[in-house]
Amino acid sequence: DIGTEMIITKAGRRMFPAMRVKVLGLNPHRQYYIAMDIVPVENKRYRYVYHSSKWMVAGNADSPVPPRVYLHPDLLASGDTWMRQVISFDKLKLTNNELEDQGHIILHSMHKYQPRVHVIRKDYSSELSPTKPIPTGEGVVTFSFPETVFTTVTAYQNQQITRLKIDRNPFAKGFRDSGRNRWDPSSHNGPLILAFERTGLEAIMESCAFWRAPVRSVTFENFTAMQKQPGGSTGSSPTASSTGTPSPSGSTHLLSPSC
Amino acid sequence: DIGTEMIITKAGRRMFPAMRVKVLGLNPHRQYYIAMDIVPVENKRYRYVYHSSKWMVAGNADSPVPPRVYLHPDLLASGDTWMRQVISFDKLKLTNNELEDQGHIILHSMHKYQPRVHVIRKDYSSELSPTKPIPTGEGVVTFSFPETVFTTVTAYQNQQITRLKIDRNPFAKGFRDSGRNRWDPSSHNGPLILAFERTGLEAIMESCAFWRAPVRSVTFENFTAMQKQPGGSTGSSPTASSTGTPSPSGSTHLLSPSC
DNA sequence: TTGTTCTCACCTAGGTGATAATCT
DNA sequence: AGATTATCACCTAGGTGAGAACAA
Repeated sequence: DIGTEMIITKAGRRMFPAMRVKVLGLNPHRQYYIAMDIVPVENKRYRYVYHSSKWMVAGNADSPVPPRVYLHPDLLASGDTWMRQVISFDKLKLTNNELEDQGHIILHSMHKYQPRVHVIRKDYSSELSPTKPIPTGEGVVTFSFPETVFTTVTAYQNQQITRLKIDRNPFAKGFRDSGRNRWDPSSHNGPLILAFERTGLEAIMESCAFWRAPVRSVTFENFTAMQKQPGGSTGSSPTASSTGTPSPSGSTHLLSPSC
Repeated sequence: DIGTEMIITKAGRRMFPAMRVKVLGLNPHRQYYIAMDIVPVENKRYRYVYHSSKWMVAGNADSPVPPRVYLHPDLLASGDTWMRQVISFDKLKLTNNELEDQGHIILHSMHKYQPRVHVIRKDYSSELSPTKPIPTGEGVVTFSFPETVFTTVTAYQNQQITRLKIDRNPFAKGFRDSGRNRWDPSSHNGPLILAFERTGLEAIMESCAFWRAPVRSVTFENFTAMQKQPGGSTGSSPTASSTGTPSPSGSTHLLSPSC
């Protein structure tokens, strides 16, 4: 599976499901920012072929838009504060309007994107701003979960995606078939797990332990695969990159191929 | 007039009208917090005498509750950022529940209170917390506008207050007499003016100039007096206190008796 | 009697996909 | 033909005072 679809509009549209993460390994007494950005994957434009239910390449990507960073609204908080909570990015909005000025993330429609979460220790946040790139350095760690890749659309292409969104998003309740298609919110997936400051295999192992047992991994892949194996929790291989270890722009250094 | 009434509930109730301020005289490049607290005025408990439409003393104040501080949700921002905007405290909630743990401000019913706004330069914010008192020092200035004193109630006592709240608060539109009692929101009052870091008569003069001409002063006094002189803008005498100049607790040093 | 709490209808504010109109 | 936009009914979420019920 190659991920779900996200609607983008002129005014800005939330992602559903939203990215939700839990962070491990922070220093409880230090201050951190947590930010999210969304980078292109594969330099292509796509179209959806209805009769084969597949996305096909339809040329090269449009010229890139000014990249934006979404700072988590809790802004600066202690490691202790961050680690106690599930950190949700549900207020983040996507737009296709390149002149948007409310800080929404600007994307091209019919392209594939990868959300990334950045944990930024305060002393490295010289000039954190929604329009500036994420700083690089020892105090910054970037996480990418490959299963959270999605395709941008202005109208859903795959009807299974539409049905899943309607069944799970509370704001779309008005479109549910009454009676059936009921979605039990108690079976919601848990947050993704990020491990900061123990950026070796050890940290990833701990992440895996966490998300295998009490916390199920929420991923967009699960989201789309859910109907095939309801209640099932598929594996997830987070990709972490300390920008202290240089890696090609847009890609990330793989620490652990699988758990 | 002795101010308006504010409802307090167990779950927490917003103030209406909310405190709205504009700050002058900050260093554009330094970082500041802006906070609000609410202190008792006169150490009495009151009851409302309906036939004379007056508040009468009904004994001494109840034992004080743990004081709380409301940090403006924008938290830390540059002087430049703060000065560009009208700073609204409309999310602040009042409660009479002493066990409340959502950070609402705890008050006694049937008492009189004075809201205060604090501008706190970052280097003096050693441990800013909703449950700790405002720090004191050179980098902290406190503003009190006497006309924003109010009385706490669990149900409105004065029917004129009730009518004004219904006419002006958008959330109470359902109780308006259709047709009449219409309130033109374009005639809303402007924010109160605070002047930081030029804490002499000069600063207050500038404040006055500001609020006399383009910006009308929003005060609770105006709010209650509005029906008598609709569109009128009465004077306002802000009281500023730099905690570097010690003054009796609960009261503030008067810089300018009138403009 | 007086003050408080609870529930309610009625709002504001804003997040959904469907649909029709429009654009390219 | 395919993609985008604007508008809409239908939701969630939560802020109002009224009024009944309750408490001291």
